[in-house]
Amino acid sequence: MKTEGDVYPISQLKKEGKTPWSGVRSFAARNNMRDKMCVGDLCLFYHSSSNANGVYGIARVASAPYPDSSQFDSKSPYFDARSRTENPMWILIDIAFESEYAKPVLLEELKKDPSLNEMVLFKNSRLSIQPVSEIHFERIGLLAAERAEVLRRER
DNA sequence: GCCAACGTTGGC
DNA sequence: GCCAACGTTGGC
Repeated sequence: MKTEGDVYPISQLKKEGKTPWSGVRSFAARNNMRDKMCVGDLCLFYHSSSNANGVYGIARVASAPYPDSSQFDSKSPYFDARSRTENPMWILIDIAFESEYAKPVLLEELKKDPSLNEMVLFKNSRLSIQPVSEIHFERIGLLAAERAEVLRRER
């Protein structure tokens, strides 16, 4: 899952512990949330549009999908006049903080790793909720652990 | 701040 | 159902 690094960084998720992931207004991203994310699933937490884009840690799916109330709030930027309460167009899930990497795995490093070049991140960088294969998930965890180890030795 | 890529909308 | 126009995202 992606978030703008200066709008909702992982530090904020850590502070809040859990948050409703509201405001997703892309059909493909919504479908991924609705159909692919199950309670307990782990998610890579990616900062985009910042000066250090990359994976910052791990979040956990903390609820089943339910309607995103902001679609009915005419004062919200996420308001959608097409949506009906009896048939909501947009849903969300709750996201819980799981862990923060000691050092983020930056986009440039993800791009350098040949074993990751099939990631949706590179094929469809705009998709805000995208599937990650178990192999890629494990690989990024390993890169994060390596970076943490380097950091530890430096101290 | 620019621009490429891409999702969405709306006219036909 | 197609496709041009448009808006938004995201990397640089």
